[in-house]
Amino acid sequence: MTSGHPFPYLIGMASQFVSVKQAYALTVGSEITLRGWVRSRRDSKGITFIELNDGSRFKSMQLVVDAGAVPDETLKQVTTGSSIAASGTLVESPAKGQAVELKVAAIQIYGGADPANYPLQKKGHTLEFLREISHLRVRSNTFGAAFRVRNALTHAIHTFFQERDFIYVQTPIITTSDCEGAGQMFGVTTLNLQQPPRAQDGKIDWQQDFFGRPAYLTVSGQLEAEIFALAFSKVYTFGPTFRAENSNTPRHLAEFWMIEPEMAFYELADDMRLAEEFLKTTIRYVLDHCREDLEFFNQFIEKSVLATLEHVAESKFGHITYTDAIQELKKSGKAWDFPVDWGGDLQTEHERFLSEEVFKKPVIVTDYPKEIKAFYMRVNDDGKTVRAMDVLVPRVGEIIGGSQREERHDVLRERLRDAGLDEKPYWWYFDLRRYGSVPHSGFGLGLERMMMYLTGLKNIRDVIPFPRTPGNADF
RNA sequence: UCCCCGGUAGCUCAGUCGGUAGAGCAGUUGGCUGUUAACCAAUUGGUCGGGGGUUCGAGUCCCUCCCGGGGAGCCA
Repeated sequence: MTSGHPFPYLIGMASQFVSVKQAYALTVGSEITLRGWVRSRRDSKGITFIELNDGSRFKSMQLVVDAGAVPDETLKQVTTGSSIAASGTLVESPAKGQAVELKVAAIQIYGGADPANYPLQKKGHTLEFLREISHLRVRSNTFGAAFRVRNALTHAIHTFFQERDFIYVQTPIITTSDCEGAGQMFGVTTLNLQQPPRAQDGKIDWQQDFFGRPAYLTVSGQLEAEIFALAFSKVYTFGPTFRAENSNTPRHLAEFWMIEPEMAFYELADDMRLAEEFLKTTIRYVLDHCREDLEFFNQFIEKSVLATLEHVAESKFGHITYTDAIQELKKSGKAWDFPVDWGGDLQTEHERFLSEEVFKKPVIVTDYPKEIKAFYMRVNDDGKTVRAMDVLVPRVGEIIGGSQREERHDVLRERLRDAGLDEKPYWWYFDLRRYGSVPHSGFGLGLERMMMYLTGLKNIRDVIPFPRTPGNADF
């Protein structure tokens, strides 16, 4: 007989393991035990207030300890940062700030935290300082909220694709194609770097390395995803990606997570439709499931977060071709830091102008000059542009990049040659065009970029648990 | 990698013309029957990022290295 109980799996052990989140949903009078970490403690004569947080939701539970309810010896050890279990009765709170609170009958200390040197104070800290203590920053409001949002977002992403019959494919992390062209790669080797084996010509003898040739960490799973798309029709990757570029910016990481759907039989218009639905659906999910966390970001990090997200979730995305976009930028009469000319790449200032001022909503730019896009993008009939699409959103700029892939064997070969790449390692990529080739499309989305968009946090190092950047791989 | 700004108490910062170091917060102690970043009072706390130089004297000026932030390039 489990119906009606808010947490059926807790029946019979309700006082054993109840999270703060669950406790708020229980009825007044429930006898429960909460476990977590003390955020703060306030004393008055005869009464002590403890904020207990276990990460289950943004809000902590206020514990109220009347004089004598708990031995002084125990209460003394309840300090900011300490871990405790508190048993008591859920009661209505007579004061503002919370509907219910826990009237404490007993406290057990798990682990103390010396207040003299516990780094996390009750007051605000800079994000830069917290970044240096990544092992503790997750106990703060900002990072608690950020990683609950990240969890919800990843769940929403999987759900979005699974509900649409996409197959999740784990593309390899180690690759031997050193020419994916998406950026500098990390080498992977078991050779002795002090004294690598040499061939007769004096160069390093890679035949003696683990894979018999140079190997690297992947910079994209797209090419392998295409293999699966041409068998399962609709697939997506969701995994780590590595770039060895020495870029020190608030928008770049050496290790980040990327989502790359790939769909057979999809043309560019279908790709665009999916990208729009993807963004709206996942944003909606986070809005519905992380309200408390988003409200915190809206209040303390970026005042426009909620309005922007609600707007994006409801609006019909705009659409403009690259060629028309260039016209639009030119006739704006604005003084651009970077010149606007057909054939050049759109800069961040251009992208933001299009989404924030021309369309005032997300806009998809399509059909870029082939010279500024990757070799695998399908060439249009005009011979000058390719079926690429970038989704630009207000405040952030590009959030998704995608394209219809070149499915014609000979055209692809020509493009590869023009790009100055060696055909050989792509033999299997060409085979896909030789045997049962079909039109197909896909796009890529950086998880952390989307996290920045959702939270308003301005440094990408604050939306990944343990950021890896040039010179930094702590924790 | 390049350009700009910064590094002073556990945290956030001030420090004048080069003259020997200061605040708020937290910590500690005491007070207060319901607090919400509690409040009130007292109080501890410093190799001024590292190294070198100029000077009678350097937190302050010069050189250099390290670290952090912002911008650029590259991109997701």
